[in-house]
Amino acid sequence: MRLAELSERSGVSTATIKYYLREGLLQPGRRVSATQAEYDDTHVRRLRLVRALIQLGKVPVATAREVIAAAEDESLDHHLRLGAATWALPAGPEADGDDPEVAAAGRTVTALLEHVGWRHDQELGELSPAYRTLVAAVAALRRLGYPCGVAHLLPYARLAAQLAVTDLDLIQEQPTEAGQIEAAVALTVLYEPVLLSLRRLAHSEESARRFMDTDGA
Amino acid sequence: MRLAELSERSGVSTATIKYYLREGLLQPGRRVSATQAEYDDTHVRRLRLVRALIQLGKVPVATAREVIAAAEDESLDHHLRLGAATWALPAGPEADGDDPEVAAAGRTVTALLEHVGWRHDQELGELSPAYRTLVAAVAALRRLGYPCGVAHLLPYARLAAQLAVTDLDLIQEQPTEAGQIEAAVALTVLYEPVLLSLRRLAHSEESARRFMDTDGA
DNA sequence: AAGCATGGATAGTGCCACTATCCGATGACG
DNA sequence: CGTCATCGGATAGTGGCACTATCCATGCTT
Repeated sequence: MRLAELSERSGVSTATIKYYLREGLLQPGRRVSATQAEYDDTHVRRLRLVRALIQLGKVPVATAREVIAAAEDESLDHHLRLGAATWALPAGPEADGDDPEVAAAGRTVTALLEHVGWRHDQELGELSPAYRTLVAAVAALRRLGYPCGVAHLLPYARLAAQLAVTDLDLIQEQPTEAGQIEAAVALTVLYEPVLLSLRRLAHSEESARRFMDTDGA
Repeated sequence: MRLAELSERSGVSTATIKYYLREGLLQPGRRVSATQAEYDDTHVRRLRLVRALIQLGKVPVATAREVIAAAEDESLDHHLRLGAATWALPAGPEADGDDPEVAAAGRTVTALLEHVGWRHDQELGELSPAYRTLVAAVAALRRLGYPCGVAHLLPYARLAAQLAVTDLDLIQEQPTEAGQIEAAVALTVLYEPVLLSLRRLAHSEESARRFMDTDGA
């Protein structure tokens, strides 16, 4: 198909498709002549993935490019490629190591990870965006005076571990390796709004249960 | 204290503080003369909250203003004010109701909420940003061909319900009503990066467990 | 042969979160 | 009392980002 049809099928404007091609988010079409290219279903699918990452997942374009590049990099091993999405976290604003509150938060997180038996408190884990974001969040909570020790984080960590099991099961249902990589990216990012929305709905439900008349009317 | 000291204590530049004052994110100081104002600890605290919401929570400035206004609105009842933060979700891009995929996702979500016994499938719940974001996310997952039925969402919903209980417990620990409102906002928003980070770390851990040599070395 | 769609390049738009500059008034100090 | 730094308010500007609009030569279609 041509660009116009690709646009129609994916619901993305031709201008935006050209932009994504420029930015390397969408693989180029098969050149059919000097000035024309042919696109297929893989392009439609990629476009849908990219749109989902950017719009729903709020992943910046530059980050999405990196994630996709890592996912396609055949030289990396399976585990690393599955982790590609993990390294593209919104990446909170680099909490400076000088701040004593941040240092304390770091110790808390390390203790937490040790407690649940994860290996990320080692040299590699310290650098992961997820780790640093976690530390920054804990430090912010503490600065506001909310308790946020290992005991408070533990239920969250346990639930996260449960989710990881079901998520990985879902990923491993994919037959091909490429499919697993894409699934890892898509499921990691797209289940985040699901999880956050459900948490907020649950908050509302629980709040209603505690503060309103017990009947729903 | 004066603006300069407020800036120093909070770590926010005077220019940004003025901006927040203009935008109504920070309450004005006590006017001490025609051209000078006095700030106190409540301003420092508010600034920390605002920075946390905006930087860590990625809440847009305009939304943060609405949240804070709702939290301070004495005319609302406790439950609604606790829900203030909930209504300020990133608010994904308005999935159009015409799309059959979205309609199907809506049915799935309604079935899910009914299944777990929440009341949000009623007239009010349909409008909530969390609900609409959830529907959009489910629709996107489906469009990419990933299964996302009630069965898949149920574990997420159950975990969300557990989190809500511990979160509300934490909120109710606050002695004053104003404290509870602020805690609801802060904990709702600031535990989101915690939760997402932990989920990503758990993914990495689980992936390592499945795809790498069993020893951590 | 006519005419329009295609794809590539380039510059522009709108939004957002600040940030830099200017200003008159004021307070602090010798 | 004069001088001068500081304060708070207003306004305009900046940089980044995700597009988007325009132009143009090519070449496919009829």
